[in-house]
Amino acid sequence: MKVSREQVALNRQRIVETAARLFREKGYDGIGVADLMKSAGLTHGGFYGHFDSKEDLLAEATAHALKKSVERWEGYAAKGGDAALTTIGGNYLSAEHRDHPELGCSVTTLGADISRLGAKARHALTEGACGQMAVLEKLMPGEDAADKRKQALATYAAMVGAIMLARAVDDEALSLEILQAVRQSLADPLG
Amino acid sequence: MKVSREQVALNRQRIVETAARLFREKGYDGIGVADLMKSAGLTHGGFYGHFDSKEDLLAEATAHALKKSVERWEGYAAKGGDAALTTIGGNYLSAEHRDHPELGCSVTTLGADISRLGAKARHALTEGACGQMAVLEKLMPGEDAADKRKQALATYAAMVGAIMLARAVDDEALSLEILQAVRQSLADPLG
DNA sequence: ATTATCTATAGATCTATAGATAATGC
DNA sequence: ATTATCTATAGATCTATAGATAATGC
Repeated sequence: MKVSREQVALNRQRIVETAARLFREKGYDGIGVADLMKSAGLTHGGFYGHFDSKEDLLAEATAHALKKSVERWEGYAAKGGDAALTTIGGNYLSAEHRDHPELGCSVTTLGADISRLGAKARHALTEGACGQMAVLEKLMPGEDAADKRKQALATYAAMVGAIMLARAVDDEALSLEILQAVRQSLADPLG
Repeated sequence: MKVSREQVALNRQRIVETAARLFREKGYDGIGVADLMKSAGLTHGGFYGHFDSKEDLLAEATAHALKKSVERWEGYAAKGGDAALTTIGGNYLSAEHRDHPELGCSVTTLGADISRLGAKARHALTEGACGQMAVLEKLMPGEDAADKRKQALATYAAMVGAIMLARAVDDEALSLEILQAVRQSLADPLG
């Protein structure tokens, strides 16, 4: 049952990607190691050859998902200025993002779980959030660096909160209204 | 082992209050019915005389916690205008609130869990969030009602996101910076 | 007599580990 | 020979229920 080194690396990567999807979809406690491994096409017992614990996998999966997200944001940021900010905000604050937590920002889906978990997962989230905030910071209008920084943090918080709220409320109209309100505050920071 | 009707009502209330605290502290999956009942001074089996399921208790606990929060906000709102907004924002966006999730806003602690759960819990959260947003709406500066509404939703999203982020990141300076950035954007909406 | 709570347990999970198996890679 | 994955299981949970117990309230 041994497989090639290449296959081992592929299997490990597949576990991380499967976990990144399933943890975001179901929450950290919503998916077990056995089901997760099954989704990755492997058996339960094989897991502990790759990772020390379920929590370690969460940290890697979170790092992986957020790294991809930051790369995407950096791609949009290449446009520069208002267009980039509108693109990032439009994608993030969309019904599409709201309806696909399994592919979306890990901070919104796993932030509360991770704040109760260990150092590794919290560090992965912190690195990812810092990456996203750094992209926003460069795109903020204005001259003063401290102002841009503050605006970036406040904007990021609003984006994260909006997606979480939009997913939690049971009123579709309100959900869309929240997304739109933050999208608009982003395009038009002067209220 | 039967108790008086009065005591039954007290026991039920005690379960709800204990649950409101423990669910916020540990997350929905982080505390079991048996431990929860133990915390409330009762035994496991007695639970199902009071509630149909753990999820029903979550809905009641969330409704209870958010109702209290809305009442507190309405108290601050009696001051009116900027002072009220500053008080609400100052309390919400504090290290104290960040460090005491068990007493804090249920949306930040349970929003992600509840978005994956049933109709009752989502409705309780929605009612609570609407109550908080309604308070903010009245306090927003400006004349245009639609603008005030949008500002209230965007502000609320930023507050919720800020607390979740402030709890999740592993960097105390960054955590405080996020809280301060949103507090400032609240006091000074023109950036 | 009714019933709120108790003890005890069913049945289904969960994470993690032990030891067997079989294919890679020296 | 080494080792990645497999099957099987330990031991600890979890939600929910069944039936016993004992105090209330008719």
